[in-house]
Amino acid sequence: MPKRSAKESKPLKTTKKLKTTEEEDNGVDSGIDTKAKSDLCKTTANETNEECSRVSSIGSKFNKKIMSWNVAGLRALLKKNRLKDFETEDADIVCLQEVKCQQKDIPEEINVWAKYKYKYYNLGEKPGYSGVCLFSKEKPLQVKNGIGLKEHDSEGRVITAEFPDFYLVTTYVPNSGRGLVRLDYRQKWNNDFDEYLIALKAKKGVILCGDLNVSHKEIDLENPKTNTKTAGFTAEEREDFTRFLSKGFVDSFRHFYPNDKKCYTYWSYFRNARDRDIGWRLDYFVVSEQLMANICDNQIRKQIKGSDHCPILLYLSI
Amino acid sequence: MPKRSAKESKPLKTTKKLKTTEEEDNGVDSGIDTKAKSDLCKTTANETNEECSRVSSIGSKFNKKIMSWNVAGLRALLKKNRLKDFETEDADIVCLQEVKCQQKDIPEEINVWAKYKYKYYNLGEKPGYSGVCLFSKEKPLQVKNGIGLKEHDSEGRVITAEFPDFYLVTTYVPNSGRGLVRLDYRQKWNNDFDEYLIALKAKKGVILCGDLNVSHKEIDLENPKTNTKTAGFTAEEREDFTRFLSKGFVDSFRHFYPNDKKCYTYWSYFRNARDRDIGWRLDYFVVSEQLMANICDNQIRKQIKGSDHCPILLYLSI
DNA sequence: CCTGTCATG
DNA sequence: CATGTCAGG
Repeated sequence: MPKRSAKESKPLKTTKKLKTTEEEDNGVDSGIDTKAKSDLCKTTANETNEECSRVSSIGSKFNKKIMSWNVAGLRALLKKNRLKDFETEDADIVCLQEVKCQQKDIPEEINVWAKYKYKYYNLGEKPGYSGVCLFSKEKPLQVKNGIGLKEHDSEGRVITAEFPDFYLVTTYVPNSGRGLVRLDYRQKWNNDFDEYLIALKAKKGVILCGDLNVSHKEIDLENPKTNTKTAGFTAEEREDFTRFLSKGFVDSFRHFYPNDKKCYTYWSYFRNARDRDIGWRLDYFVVSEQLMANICDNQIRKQIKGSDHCPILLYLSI
Repeated sequence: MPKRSAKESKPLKTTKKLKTTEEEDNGVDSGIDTKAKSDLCKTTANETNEECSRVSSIGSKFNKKIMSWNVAGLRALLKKNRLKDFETEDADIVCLQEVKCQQKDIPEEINVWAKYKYKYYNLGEKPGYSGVCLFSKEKPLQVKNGIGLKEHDSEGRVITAEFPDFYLVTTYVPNSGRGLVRLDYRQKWNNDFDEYLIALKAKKGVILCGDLNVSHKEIDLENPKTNTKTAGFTAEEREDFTRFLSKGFVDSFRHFYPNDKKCYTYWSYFRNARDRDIGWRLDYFVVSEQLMANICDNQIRKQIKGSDHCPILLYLSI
């Protein structure tokens, strides 16, 4: 399997001042020409009622499906009648980020949801902020919230579920904020979280999924030139991610689709960014190298609405 | 003209504990039997496209119309396309309470509204809280915000406009709050505001309009028995109002309709109170005695939606 | 823009 | 229940 390259195009120096709101970014038309259709995101299988037809590198068809979705408020999602999208996908494991509620606020439809017998939550302390959960048909061997560091474990950002053949870690990585007010903390998080994942990988294959709040390369967002000082595309965040991958992890989407453009998973609510497809790829399935042989595909469900992020899917043969 | 009686039925002592939310009150069915139709509120003239046909006590037809409406958020009202109601009524003067915005937030439709050339605002300091305004076709001789006491003049509650034949005072009286947390302040307000109005009346006839945040008698709300400890129907607020009227002011609505029931101007948003007509009369035109000979009618526009209060109208011959 | 929170009524 | 506010993204 191909090794990930740590080489990347450095962001251009720009004299533009630091942006304080997203409004300035997402409305700007990209200067990039529309490329050949064959290079565009082709991973929206369910739009055509097609399921994953790829096989893993060892030739086997998928037998397990994991879904990850930053829902930007679980209650709002359900009010918009979006539970049906989960039913359609019928993933074996569902990981949600930014559920933005406390245990008592989890909608009853979720509590009584029979498809996923095993439900786990890490909802954090601050009401209406962050929060992740993991739903599984199969019972995990073990489930743990956080990464074992008090400094990072109060905001409901990580759940680790151990399965027979892999660890599944779902996360909502701290946003560096407007004016990058939280970039320092984000880099501390990056260091500590990397260590946690590397230690895990020493024991068993690791699948990391969720909103990593970084677009890795210029190809991963619509307006790379104007966003080098915007949270999610700073040199610091990108380099941290490159360094992490170099420790033995694979951005599974780029592994399968190295040159596909406009494969976004997030669009700002501002200025109709989604309709115009002015987006970012912020959501990932990152897989430890030892497990890549078992991965069949990674798909992006651009057509599923209800949040400013769309769901992503991992197909495994395991 | 008839003198207002200061006699009133004292609220019954009850062992019920203090209510902390309105929810407990407005859903409870009233024990009062439905009375003969002739006793019900008949002042919704515009429902049948009827204008005021009454004449003043000196026999003249109206030639001036004043509207008062607690709009519970001016921006929200306009979003609901309610500007047309003002056009239909075509009052000479419009007084609004609880506009809940600052000058910069006043919708442009209001700023460019040609019907009312003269527009005055007292919007207070706290964003999104309280705030009153007064629109007039005719230019007032003089306009003043507040009552001249620092303690009471920071919340945007009073505008006084002097016209040739009367002072028009519009107000949003402080709510005593859940658990009556602000009843003490309310009583201080009542005292100081009364003094202000009495001094004004010594100079010229006075019309006071707006949300007085009190239902005077049992007839003025649906559930008098269960609301004696609720803001707006405490013995304190009712007695203060009785005392004020005894100083030479007339509740003009009750003057014309002494026995009409269900003449409400406010319905809680809770529990469909408005559909079930579980309401309160909180909005008034109070007129100084010397001016009552010029008053033709006072009508309540129960059918006009868009706020938890409805508009009220005063017809004058002056 | 859109989610949550909170205060106020 | 429905206005506003504010933080967060």
